[in-house]
Amino acid sequence: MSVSLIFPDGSVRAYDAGTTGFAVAESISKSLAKKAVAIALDGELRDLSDAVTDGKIEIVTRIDPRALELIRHDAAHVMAEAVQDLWPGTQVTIGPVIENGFYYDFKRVHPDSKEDWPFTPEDLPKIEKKMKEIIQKNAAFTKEIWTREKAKQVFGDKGETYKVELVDMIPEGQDLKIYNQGGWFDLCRGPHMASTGQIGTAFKLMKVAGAYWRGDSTKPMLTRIYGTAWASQEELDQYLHILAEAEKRDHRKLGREMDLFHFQEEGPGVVFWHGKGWRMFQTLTSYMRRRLAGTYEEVNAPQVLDSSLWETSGHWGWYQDNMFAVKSAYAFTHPDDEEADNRVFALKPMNCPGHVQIFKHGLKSYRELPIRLAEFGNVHRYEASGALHGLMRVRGFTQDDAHVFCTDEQLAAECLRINELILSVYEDFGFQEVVVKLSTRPEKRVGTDDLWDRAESVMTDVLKMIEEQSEGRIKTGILPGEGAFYGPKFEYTLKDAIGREWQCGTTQVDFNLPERFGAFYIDQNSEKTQPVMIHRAICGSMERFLGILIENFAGHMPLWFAPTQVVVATITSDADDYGREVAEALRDAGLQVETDFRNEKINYKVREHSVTKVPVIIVCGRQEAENRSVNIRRLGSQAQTPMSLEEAIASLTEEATPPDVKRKLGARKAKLSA
RNA sequence: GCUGCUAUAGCUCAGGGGUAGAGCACUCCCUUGGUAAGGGAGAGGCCGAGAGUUCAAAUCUCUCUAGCAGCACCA
Repeated sequence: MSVSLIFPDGSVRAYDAGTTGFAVAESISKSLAKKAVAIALDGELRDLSDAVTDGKIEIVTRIDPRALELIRHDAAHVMAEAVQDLWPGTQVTIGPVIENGFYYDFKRVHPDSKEDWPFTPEDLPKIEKKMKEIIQKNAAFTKEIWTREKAKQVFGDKGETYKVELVDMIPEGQDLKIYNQGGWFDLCRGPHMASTGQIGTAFKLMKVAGAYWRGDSTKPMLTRIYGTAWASQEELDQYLHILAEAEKRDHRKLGREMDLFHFQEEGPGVVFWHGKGWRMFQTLTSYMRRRLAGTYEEVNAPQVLDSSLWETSGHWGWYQDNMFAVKSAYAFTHPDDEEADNRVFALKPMNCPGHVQIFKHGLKSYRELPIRLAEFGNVHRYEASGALHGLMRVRGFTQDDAHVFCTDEQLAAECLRINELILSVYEDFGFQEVVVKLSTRPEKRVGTDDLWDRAESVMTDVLKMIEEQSEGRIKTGILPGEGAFYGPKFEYTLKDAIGREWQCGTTQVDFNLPERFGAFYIDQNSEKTQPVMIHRAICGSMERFLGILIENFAGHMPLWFAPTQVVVATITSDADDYGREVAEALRDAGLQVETDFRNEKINYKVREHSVTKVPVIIVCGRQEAENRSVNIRRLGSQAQTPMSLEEAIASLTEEATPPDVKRKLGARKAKLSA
């Protein structure tokens, strides 16, 4: 019996059955065998000690990008060994590879008190040191296959109850692999490199955090230690540098520096928008309004409604934990006064019930459909305190919400129309990489299977069309079982300037609300018919979208979006009159302009306005005043560009024109010249 | 909500059982200076809230609140 292997260069060689990957590498060259950390059989990573099988083989060395996963995984094992070496009795649980690194979850119990003893950041250097010792020893990774009984016995005897639980979770028929590294062993799917020394030294333990056993909040809390690991020190350094960069563009920090908004203790999760921040908010709202004009009808539904309405909508039942309820203050302070108005009202957590009320008001004909109601709806949700995060996760926020009431037949066209709008909006903000995912029926749901079948089939078709229309630019996917209980949905995820992904837009079909509220229209046959209701949001939350924009641009907003577009700064007071004239002219042209005539040096002024991220500083001195010019300095550049005042006005107003307006102007021009 | 950490001036932070500190920002004065911090003076804090220990608490202990990281949840 022999095994036939195809090498990357196309050559084919035969080996005896049972030959290991390492032996194959050795047969090519001693030095390759020395560098090898794993093999890939038909693209799948395997241990060097595994016997090869027919197919394509690649010898994976440490510099292969695929080796990174192994380096990280091996590092996780070494970390677990280090921890158990330092604190015997600590239980190890799971330790997978994640983006940029790895983690391992531990259960440490204090030897004296027998109580939970979570790790602290001070423990990390000790663990790192021990890891380096283990790596230095360069023990080989060896693999054994155990029976379930043996594994449970051995881990049980060691007091590793979590590992025993893991053994039980491995499906029957799947090999139970134990990897040993110089005496320390762990249950693991593998593969691993040949020895611990191949991990190298480009790793760092980053932080500790609590994490639930198996991600379940009803299960015990473990301590998770996060680490990062790379093939080389340079890559590690670069990664740490990127982390520092991300910290610099944190919207909470920039919000303070740019004087956009603040939070304070009395209002957890609600935003105090300052002048400049609110200007940005308004710019976004105005932009969205222009995009809706002609298609949607903007409405406004009440903030506070009797709980009975929320009972009808179902929110009072399934969403209660996330809702704020209010009573009159008198009813609160006089609980014994029977005369008091004790009605309970809820702050709306969603806009849909309000829009259904508006739809229901007055008989609707099929001729009127689709009816598209939009609202910049201010909603409140009682979010878990630990979930709050700057503008990204708040308790009071504004959704750019809309609900489309249409017929079954109109559903696909409406979804496509919404898709077009969403993608176009994202593109205007420079987000090119968008992923659209279809979430299908969850286990707990309302509506008949027939209804779901129809909706999912329509949406699957739409998803295909979205992908085709984008010519490959938009990636799509399906999340089985992730749909809302009331209907399937599309989720739009965009990628920002430093590669982070954000879920913003959503299109959701709703079988539930029209039914619950008894919404209907009169069809061609004069019959009452239930409309299909579509929820959709583009930004999702205006607050969050602004947070994303701030981080995406690192505070350096495009001119059309900057709250203060230009600062006119004078060098000496001689130029103040001319500076005033320049500022006035720019304001007349529609720009947001501030002036800085303070008795300060130009260096100081430039620094201050650079720190607050003003995109354009116009410097006026005696020279400019004399020849009626301006000197422009752009944020992020040291260059000085002199030009005439008229030129400056023309170029800045052009640049400050929002992209959608520019598009329309361009289209009109093209039409006129045609 | 859970685990861990944190809370001192508008901001960034030092200090620490015995009357509260720095830099920047702020106010005033001097300076009119050509592209990222000119000089001087002044003002500003019940050291997150409440309770306890103590002759004495910003400092030690507990409770609460808020924030940070992660988990869970999610726009």
